[in-house]
Amino acid sequence: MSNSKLYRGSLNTIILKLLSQHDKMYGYEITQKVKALTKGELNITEGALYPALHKLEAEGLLDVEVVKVDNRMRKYYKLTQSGTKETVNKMEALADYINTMQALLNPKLA
Amino acid sequence: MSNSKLYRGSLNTIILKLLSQHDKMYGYEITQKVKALTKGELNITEGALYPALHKLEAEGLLDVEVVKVDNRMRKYYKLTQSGTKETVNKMEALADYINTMQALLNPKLA
DNA sequence: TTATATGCATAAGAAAATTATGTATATTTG
DNA sequence: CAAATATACATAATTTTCTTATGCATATAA
Repeated sequence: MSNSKLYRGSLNTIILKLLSQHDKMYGYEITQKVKALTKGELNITEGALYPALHKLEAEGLLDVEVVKVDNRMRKYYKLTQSGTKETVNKMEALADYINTMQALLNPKLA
Repeated sequence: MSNSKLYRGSLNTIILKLLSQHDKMYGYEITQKVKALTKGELNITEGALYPALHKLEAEGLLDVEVVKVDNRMRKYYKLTQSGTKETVNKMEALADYINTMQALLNPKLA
């Protein structure tokens, strides 16, 4: 994913937010989009991504639609209603995380 | 630690930065300082903290000094030279993380 | 005197990632 | 044309990091 361990725990947030911006995406597309947006800094590995997508689906946050394109399979994921709600929660949690880390590491500003 | 999974991977960064600000600290002190600075949002559990401290020591980033105060043991930790270097790296990694997450989640600003 | 606070430690288990494979088709390159 | 790369999914074994539970010991507050 990255040489920095800070990204551990961020994958679901990233997936959900991307899907809130793009209506539907498939796994490989997500890896490429993340790589492009982060200029190569973040590379989502398949071993992390696919289990995460399956779990989000099992939790009812994502819906799947299987499509065949150029004779190759694609599984398009999109947010469910509760997936949309959870995305809002995750974004709030991220804002809180950043604030908290700043309070912790720059106590002068507190 | 927190209800949010985003903190996974942040513990070493927090420990090192606190030690860069306080010269020396002992484990229990770290848990209380973090709780105070984050107004209760972040509670470092002992099961996470002590193994982390031991590992940082084994890696040569921390030195230990055992002291008895009021008949109770305290293990004071302080940064070694390479611990100080690693703290700089961790802080850069945190700044990168925040920038990258913002690029990822607010692509309009990119 | 009993609960809470201080102070350390470790073990069992869960969660989330890495690394390594595996399968299959399409396209680019030498 | 053959070989490498890109596209596209998946899972298993292992590692890392955390939670939860437990244990020991002393001091202080209720």
